Amino acid sequence: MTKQNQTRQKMVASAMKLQRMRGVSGTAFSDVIKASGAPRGSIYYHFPGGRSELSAAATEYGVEWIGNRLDDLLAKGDPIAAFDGFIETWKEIVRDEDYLAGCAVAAGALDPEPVSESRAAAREGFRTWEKKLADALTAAGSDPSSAASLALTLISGIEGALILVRAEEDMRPLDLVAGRLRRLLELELNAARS
Amino acid sequence: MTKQNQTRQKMVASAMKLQRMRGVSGTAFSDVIKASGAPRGSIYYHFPGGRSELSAAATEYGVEWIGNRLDDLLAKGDPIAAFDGFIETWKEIVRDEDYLAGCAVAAGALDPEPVSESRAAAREGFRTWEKKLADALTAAGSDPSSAASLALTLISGIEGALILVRAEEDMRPLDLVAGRLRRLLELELNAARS
DNA sequence: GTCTATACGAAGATAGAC
DNA sequence: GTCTATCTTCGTATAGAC
Repeated sequence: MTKQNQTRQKMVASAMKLQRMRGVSGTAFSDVIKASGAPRGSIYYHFPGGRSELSAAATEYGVEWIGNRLDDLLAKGDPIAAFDGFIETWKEIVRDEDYLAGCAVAAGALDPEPVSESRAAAREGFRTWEKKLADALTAAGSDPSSAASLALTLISGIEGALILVRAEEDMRPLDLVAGRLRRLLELELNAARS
Repeated sequence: MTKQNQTRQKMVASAMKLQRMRGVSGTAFSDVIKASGAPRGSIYYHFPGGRSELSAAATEYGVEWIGNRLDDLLAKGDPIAAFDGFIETWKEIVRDEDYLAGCAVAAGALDPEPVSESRAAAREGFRTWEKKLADALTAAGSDPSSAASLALTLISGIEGALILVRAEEDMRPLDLVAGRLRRLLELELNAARS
């Protein structure tokens, strides 16, 4: 990796993490510089498009980060175990930031700008995640159209629970919602088998 | 209502609506002034605590606003019909802002400030909503502990779907998720009856 | 690739007049 | 209750040196 890409990548990774906590409009260049240790003077060298380019890249990186975990978890062919692992991943993220972190991609979707590259990246990201999940469910025997709506429901349920967790500053909402969603998943896969 | 309260209330209502679109950190005093038509010079008269006092009041008002609709819908004693009406309420909110609005209370929960009155208001609000729903489910015959987790799942699912709707700038995610959640609700109430 | 200096605007907040 | 003026801080962005 070239030095350009190293520095740029450090900034993107830090911006993604900050975005989980502070959202797009709450994450300033100065915060990213501080967190990443990247040099102040190189911001507009790496991100000629300015702040919006950085937040879009951060959102894309968040998509990729979760997408990779999803791939790893789903590769083993057991959707239920993958779901459990996915929930555990989210719990680690949240715990690491004392319940004040959510999803960087959701943050991208909530970018206040009326036209936003971050929101576009979030849209693509959610579609990608949805497809990964739906494909895995279909492979496990689920009806394709049912798999699509279930994938969407799982993602929505988790994203919503992350907001409640933040409000409560406690893991309980995610635990309870995850339990419900897991049973929904079991139901779907049992129905598929019969 | 005194003039003080009239002006203050106009500001709070406008701030709540802006918060749905732009979040807490994206909603400035100047935006609220413009949207509400309230006089510039009276901000710190009505909100001595400044911006954080306004956003907390806006979040509380969002809690109340949705809470009132929930009360109306649940008063008829049919949780399924209430659910349908609740979804319709959200669709109206979203449609009115061309898919770029979400939940003002979720926005309060996502306030970037490490210690936040808005987040505290969101926490209380979610608990209040959860209790209203859970009580209605219990009244319809559901087991109390099951009702609690279902209420949480419904709220989370809707909150998450609102984020996906914003990302897609399309109602599809909410429609599909609502369909799934509705069936979950039917299942619960049928089980309660048997 | 990175630095400093600088310009600019936006936003929060306070003081004192009316 | 509301106004204007003012202060300050912060964040984005550009220019030009190294």
